[in-house]
Amino acid sequence: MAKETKISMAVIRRLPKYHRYLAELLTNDIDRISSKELSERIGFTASQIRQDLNCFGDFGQQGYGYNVRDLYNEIGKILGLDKNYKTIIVGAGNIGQAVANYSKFEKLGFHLQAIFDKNPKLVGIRIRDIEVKDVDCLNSYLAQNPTDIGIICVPKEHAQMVADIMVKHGIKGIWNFAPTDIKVPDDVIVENVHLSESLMTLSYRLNESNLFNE
Amino acid sequence: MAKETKISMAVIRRLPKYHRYLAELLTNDIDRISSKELSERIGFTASQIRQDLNCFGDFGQQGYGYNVRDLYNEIGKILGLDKNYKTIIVGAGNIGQAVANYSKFEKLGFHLQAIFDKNPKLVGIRIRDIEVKDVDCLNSYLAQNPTDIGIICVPKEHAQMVADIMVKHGIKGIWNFAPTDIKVPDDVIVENVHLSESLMTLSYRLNESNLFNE
DNA sequence: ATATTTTTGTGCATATTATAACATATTTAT
DNA sequence: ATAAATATGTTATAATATGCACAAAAATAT
Repeated sequence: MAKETKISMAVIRRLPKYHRYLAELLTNDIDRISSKELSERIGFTASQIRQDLNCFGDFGQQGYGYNVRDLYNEIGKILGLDKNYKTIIVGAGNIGQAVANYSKFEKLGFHLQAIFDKNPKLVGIRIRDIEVKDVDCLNSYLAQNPTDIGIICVPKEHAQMVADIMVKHGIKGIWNFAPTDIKVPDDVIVENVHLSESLMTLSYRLNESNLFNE
Repeated sequence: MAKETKISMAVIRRLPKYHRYLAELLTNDIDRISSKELSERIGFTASQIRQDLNCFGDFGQQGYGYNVRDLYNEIGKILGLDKNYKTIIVGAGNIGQAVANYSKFEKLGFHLQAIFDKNPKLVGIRIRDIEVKDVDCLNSYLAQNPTDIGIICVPKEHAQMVADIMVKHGIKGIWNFAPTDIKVPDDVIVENVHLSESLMTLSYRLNESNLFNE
């Protein structure tokens, strides 16, 4: 039976990976899988897989394993992929445009409604049939158009200001690409994508072996 | 004194954040900081900060704290930011272009040498003064131009093939934006940026509160 | 000069996370 | 039908990671 305890972030961050591997199994017409076999593909221990899944329900069957389609659907539901989110992007520079054009986006239920920028050269251009609006219109836009998700792709200097406007208008989830930590109330979720941190980690690991042994 | 034990990934992933906050202190002309004060800014406990830093050396002084510039430089060195890496990007689509134009890139020592794509519409265009080459030239390019880092920005179907070519030519670090796990030998470091996983995590957390309590 | 305050580095306790072990249920083979 | 094999859910154990507490050192105040 599903546990009622708080799920740890470690577990949550593994869920998308389960979802991805299950999708792959589906495309290969594999309709059942054991934790052991999934373990060999995904690289987690079978025990961890079973324990992770058991946080949410008894999806498997002893002696059989897991039904791939059912489990895929269940995890999709757990991840909220059956929901739809009205989404905006603020910042139409390189990253903003890449995110806007990111096709997987809509499949996950994130529906891009508007894009904002303050650069006059970008205001007016169309990205995926959406005309970039001046960021001065952000406040009035949000006042008139209830929005679920805000994506921040502006330079770090403006990130907090943009976040404040989003929060003011009831946005409950922020996907933050600005290389800074933004402050929001407890009921607002911020998911950061800090590219430079990722790159620094790569840099560290490249040098790791020779750090002490020379 | 610095410990010789293996540093955990948890610690490593916090280092860039220390680096970022110290940079901010520097721009504000703050030249010393205690673990307690840094703790209040960065949101980790003071104890954790001291313990993290002590993995690498005794950078602080009792009764004084840490010298901001020294610590910033030390962490930079630990992260390998004083090194230079010859870098290529394979895949000049939205993400590839965004990464290529990502300015912080060069500052961290990653020098973009070449960009490849297989789309004839992209081959030949210039991104940051670098002409996009046909991906068919990747093999011969790498044979002639020793390269440290490969950035994979191709669709998932081609990611493993690109990675194999990179590995064959001695690339030791891969920054992977393709939404798949690539297999490489043990001595090659892969750092993944899985945007859809990040987005799914955001989606989960948005729904988390109502999962069980309704 | 001395006392007080600050603050580190580190040992220890606690909490969290991951793995192993196993009883139980189901499937498959004979 | 019965036995053997498979594979879950769950409990027990091990491994990691975090936080607390304090002696020792340096800075600051008196």
